[in-house]
Amino acid sequence: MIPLPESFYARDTVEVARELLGKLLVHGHRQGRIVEVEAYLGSDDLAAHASRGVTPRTRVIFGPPGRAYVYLSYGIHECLNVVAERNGIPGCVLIRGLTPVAGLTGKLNGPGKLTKAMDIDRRFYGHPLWQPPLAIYNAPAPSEPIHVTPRIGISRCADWPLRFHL
DNA sequence: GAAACGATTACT
DNA sequence: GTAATCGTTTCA
Repeated sequence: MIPLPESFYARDTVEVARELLGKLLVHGHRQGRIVEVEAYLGSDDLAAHASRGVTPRTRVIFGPPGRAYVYLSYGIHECLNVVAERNGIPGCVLIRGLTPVAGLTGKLNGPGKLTKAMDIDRRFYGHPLWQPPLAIYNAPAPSEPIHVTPRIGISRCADWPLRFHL
């Protein structure tokens, strides 16, 4: 099993989001299968943090792909994103749901729960995702059909079909 | 320097 | 339906 290379992420954000479904998210001995993601684009996507330009928080979204973008939501929850598109182009994929593979228990539905169960926090801001202890590994394409629905929990551009799950 | 807001979750 | 809670962003 090999980690996904930087080139995997250097593509269209929506394409990366679809391809991430079924892949393996690993932190130490904890492993989970990615079953739910959302795509966030750049300047045209008013729901994306990157839409208002580069800030200290969002600068990694504009940087090289395959990096982790971890941010604090509502002052309470950490959320894990993966940067897509090549260097200089904004775009990221929010990991919303996992199914346990090893070292995890119960359902991991919701980005806040997910990061808490995986023990992921802002230490990993900008971390390359092909490098242990936090990495995403390749896996066979999912046999389940991919469902496409509007994104959840946002107010602007809430009807864009950028949420993908199995 | 001060004020408002949010890619959420859990509880009433 | 709404409170909890705080870093980031926006405005003066």
